[in-house]
Amino acid sequence: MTDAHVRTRYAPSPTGIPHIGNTRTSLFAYLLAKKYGGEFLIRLEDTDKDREVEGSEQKIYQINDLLGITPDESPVKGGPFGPYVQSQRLDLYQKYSQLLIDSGAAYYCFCSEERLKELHEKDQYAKYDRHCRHLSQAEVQRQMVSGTPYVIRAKMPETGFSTWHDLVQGKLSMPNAECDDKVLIKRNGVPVYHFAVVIDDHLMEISHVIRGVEYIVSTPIHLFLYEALGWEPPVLAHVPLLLGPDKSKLSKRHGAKSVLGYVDDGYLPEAIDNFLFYLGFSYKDNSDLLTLDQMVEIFDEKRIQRQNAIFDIQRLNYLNSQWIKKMPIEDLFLRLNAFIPADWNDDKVKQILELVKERMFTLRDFAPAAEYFFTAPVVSAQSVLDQSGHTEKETVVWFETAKSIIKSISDFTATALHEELANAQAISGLSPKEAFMSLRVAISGRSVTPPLFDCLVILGKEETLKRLSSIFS
RNA sequence: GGCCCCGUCGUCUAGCGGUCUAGGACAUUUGGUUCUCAUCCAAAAGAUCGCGGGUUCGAUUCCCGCCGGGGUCACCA
Repeated sequence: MTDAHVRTRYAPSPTGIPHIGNTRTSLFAYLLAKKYGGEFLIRLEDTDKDREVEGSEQKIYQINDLLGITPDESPVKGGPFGPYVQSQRLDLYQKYSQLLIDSGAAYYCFCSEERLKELHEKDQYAKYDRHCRHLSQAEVQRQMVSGTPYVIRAKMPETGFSTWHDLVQGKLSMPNAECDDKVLIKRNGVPVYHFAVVIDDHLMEISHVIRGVEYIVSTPIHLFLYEALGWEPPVLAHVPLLLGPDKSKLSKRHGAKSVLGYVDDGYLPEAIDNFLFYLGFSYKDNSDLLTLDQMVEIFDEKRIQRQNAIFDIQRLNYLNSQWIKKMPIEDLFLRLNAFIPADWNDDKVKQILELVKERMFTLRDFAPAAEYFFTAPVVSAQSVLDQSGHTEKETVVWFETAKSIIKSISDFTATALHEELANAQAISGLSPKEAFMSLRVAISGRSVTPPLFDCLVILGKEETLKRLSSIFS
């Protein structure tokens, strides 16, 4: 590694909503660039038009924006190394593939798809048999003029090893013989991933390539291409995968969602950032709430874990609940918008939020916990009696006492209510639990709510009395 | 199957030859805060450091083998 300017990239293909593992890799790439004061960019790898999924490009940007891992250069933002979309750079790939042909590092292959298919039928692990690698100049010429469709393949070394120092994996080595003479340019003239990345990473002056471990095996071909083109390869960093609880590669089968899905479920982008960060990196006890800037400061590419990490939703829940508790009410209120009915009064929501936020794991937990403040619950007399533990007659007496205190109290605050009602409870013959739980159920219809007196204040004197009166009528 | 990577509590991890009868956090369990739940605080339980060999006076830490898990073998990325 030189101390040249650091530039990293996230190069997704628009074939669906990005997998959360890819998002994590993108976070690491961002962190690395920012740590060294460099640039982070997004490049769209859309060379396979058949697999393209409508709308996924927007989702890619949306996720990164949400998480704050915003690119300095991208297809939408542009930049000095554009275009940032591979399908708009086709002439470039054409030019370099010609260079490779001329120098003998690549060759034309006229093999039919049927022949290739046959090869694979004989052996599912078969590599290309390099049939066209040694075609004579004349034969190539003959095929060309007769218009046989062709692809361009890399002329990989047949012996030796490709060895490199990986930033996270350490020293890595792969036998060249393991590598196929990979197709560089497809029959339709469009480059394949392996070719396009190399060209673009070099042209865009990417200094560090951060990608998933699934690309380790294709690194030799990339290295070969760099060498053939006379280019200095970037520093490579292969980061581990995200696994499901059963240790197989994380997928929808495990209930895993994209970042967008988690945001829909009420997770805060801040918590998702932290969660992703700690999955594969350690700092203190892995439970500090960190901002993106703090992560940039702490991040150290040499300390990225080498083992795959299991996606544990409980950790996300913890981080999310902590962020919710920490966040100022005004901020939290803004995030809550998509999760509550439009007709709920803002000020009331904020008041309730103050009480409920320490009981929330996600933003979705708010509405169910706040709903009875806005809509009077249907409460049966029996459910109240179950809590009071006394006869209906005795319970009615207690309720009348409570109502008259509430009605006459001038200072309608939680502390005053607490004091007055506790005094009354003491001489009521009901235990504190019986007295207050029966009131709780009467006003909320449930046995679990924030502290009773706080709830009464939010409900208001009038509404409280109304609800208490409706029970034994 | 070939090749490559990985292997410390259920999970995220600390550990870089003796400080480890292995530390922290999440989750779990139990207490405490005289209304529930939650928060908060405290405590408990939880890992023969995948297994077997070496090297060493001494291995969680170094080497080898095995086992287990993962990745990859497309005109996908």
